[in-house]
Amino acid sequence: MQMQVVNSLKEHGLKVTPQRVTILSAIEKKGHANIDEIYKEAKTTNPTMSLATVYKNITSLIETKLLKEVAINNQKSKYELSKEPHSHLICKECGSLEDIDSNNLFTLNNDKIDFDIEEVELNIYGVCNKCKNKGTSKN
Amino acid sequence: MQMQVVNSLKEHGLKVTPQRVTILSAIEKKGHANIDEIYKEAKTTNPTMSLATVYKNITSLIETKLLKEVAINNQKSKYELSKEPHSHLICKECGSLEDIDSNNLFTLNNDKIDFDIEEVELNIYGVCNKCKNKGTSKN
DNA sequence: ATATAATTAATAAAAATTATTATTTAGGAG
DNA sequence: CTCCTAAATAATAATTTTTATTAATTATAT
Repeated sequence: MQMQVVNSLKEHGLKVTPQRVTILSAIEKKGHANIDEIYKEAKTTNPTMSLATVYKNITSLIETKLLKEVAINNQKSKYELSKEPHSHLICKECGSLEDIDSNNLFTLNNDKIDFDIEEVELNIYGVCNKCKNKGTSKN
Repeated sequence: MQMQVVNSLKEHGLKVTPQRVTILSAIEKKGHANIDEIYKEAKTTNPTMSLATVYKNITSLIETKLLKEVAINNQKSKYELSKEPHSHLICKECGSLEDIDSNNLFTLNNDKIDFDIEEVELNIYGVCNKCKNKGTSKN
């Protein structure tokens, strides 16, 4: 069993169930995934897994900050394991989402904002290099 | 009739129907709104408006770039009129969304990214000052 | 090992979105 | 201005997505 994942659940005060381990492992494996992708992936490990269980657990895993939602224009939300702050490259063609280090990417000047900042999210939409190179002579 | 909105529809090659004018005016009035808010607001002007019409039009208004979707964690997407690039302050307490000028807010160094950037979206999540001051002695 | 509260699978219910269709309408042609 | 046609609309059905319910199971503390 994924010791990482098991410990993470314990640390966050959640019971360690096979379903949760499976869900987290599925997300870890895929990097980012929406509900359907998580459900599909999880079923390969645990075929009796219920979709409702995925929904309920995503909710509690987010509440306990173990997971983070990434809401995306024109797509269903994806979910990722909580990790160091980072930004996202989102391809409008294939829908893929890629992490990108926020360091050296942007700097924020939040001095003058009258707002308690908890999280800063930078999402870059465009065309990934895979899609960009589709239809090229080299393909 | 909202001349602004009418012209905007024409410029984007869309037929000028009362429903579209109503929808755009509703969004303009509210600044940002999700489907239900748009539907509700639009019905005050046009009580026979169908929810399906709102959905269809939001889709075509986005396709023609007249509207922009703002996908938000833990909420339904909101929609805004296309305007100068800007960022968003999103309150986790009350769900409110506020525009904030991107100038002087952040600078992007996108030199090294192998990705065709079409849009950069900066969303700041936290607690708005209205919610922050709730329960204070001054209230 | 046992008790208990939490979790799960299965399913129903509710909510959100999209598709269908008959009717109406916007906008161009004459 | 009237007519024509493709597009848009209202109403509704169908589908999809999400949440709630419940009886059975299970993780964990004792």
